[in-house]
Amino acid sequence: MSLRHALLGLLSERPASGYDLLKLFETSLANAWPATQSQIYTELTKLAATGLVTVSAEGPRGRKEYTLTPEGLAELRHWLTETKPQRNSRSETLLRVFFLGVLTPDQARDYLTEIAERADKGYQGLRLLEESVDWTDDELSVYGRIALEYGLRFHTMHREWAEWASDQIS
Amino acid sequence: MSLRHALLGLLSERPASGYDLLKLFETSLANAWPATQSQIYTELTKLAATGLVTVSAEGPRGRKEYTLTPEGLAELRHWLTETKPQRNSRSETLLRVFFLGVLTPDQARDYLTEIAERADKGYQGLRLLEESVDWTDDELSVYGRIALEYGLRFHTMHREWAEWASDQIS
DNA sequence: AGATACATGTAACATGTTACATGATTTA
DNA sequence: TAAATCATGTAACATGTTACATGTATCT
Repeated sequence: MSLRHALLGLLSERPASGYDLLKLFETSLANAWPATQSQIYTELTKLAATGLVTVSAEGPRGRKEYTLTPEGLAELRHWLTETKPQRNSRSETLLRVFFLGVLTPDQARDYLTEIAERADKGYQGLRLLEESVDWTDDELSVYGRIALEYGLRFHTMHREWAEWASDQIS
Repeated sequence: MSLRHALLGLLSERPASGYDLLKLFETSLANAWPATQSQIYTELTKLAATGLVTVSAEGPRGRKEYTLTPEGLAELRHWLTETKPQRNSRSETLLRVFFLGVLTPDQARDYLTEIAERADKGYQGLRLLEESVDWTDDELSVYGRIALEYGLRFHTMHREWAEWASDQIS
């Protein structure tokens, strides 16, 4: 139930509407746990029904602002400390590598070269994001910065690996 | 539809039963695209119904051996060359990092230390796998070796990042 | 003879994606 | 006033997980 906890986590920072949370998913969480508009609104309704969040205000255009309850915060802490990430991460990019033998060496190299290029673009994108953020010294910045560093290292590793792999194909 | 193509890919190497494929998922594809027994049998039935594979032999205990058809191979090649991996990979491990601010610094450090330890175990596991495989010079070994190298680099990056991150928490 | 491995299939449920449906407010 | 953005909700479908259900062959 990661989506549920992603929402609780975002709401632990400040109250927000479904629409606000959707934007937060698109920006900060997109690379860790993408979610659709449909999923977010549905899950918020369930969270409110179970008392982990409450509708703390209503605004124009039917806007509903959700606030984390003490029970919601407890659940978030419980998830972080008492449970372990279990899902193996899936990578369609890596899956394809297993089967490159059915292509010609040129086609396989093209595939790997494109991975390297996409990794480089991803890296540059995160660099721009890094520059645009005001990295103050608060808690949020510390962990946001750590997550960003993960992305930078991930893309670097990807690029270097794809370049190396491309060279392996003779 | 990655599961479908993962099955076609494995069958491009040699004919296999659902049970054989299940074992192949557990060993070679586990880290790229995990699949359950239930999923595999269901998808094989669908693949046979659409003619991308055929039941080429039946053995003891109701064993059905599936073989890739020319149409299946064409579909596999089409997937590899004409479509792009789209799904963003999800990482519950990374997702949690965003919310470590709700824990005490000690708890956050523990979380990151455990990631480093798990990454190291994963690395060691792949090293053992590497040693146990007979790396001949055929195509399959080349791409299997490239996928394995991905895993080794991935775990190394994970460990180094988690160690670095742990040090960031003062 | 009993345990383990081989072997398949389905049902119920959880999660995730795409498309549809509607409307209010702000900005150019 | 037209376009863009804000704002929510649901239905249909695809994918993935867990549990149940059954039986055969091999190995110790």
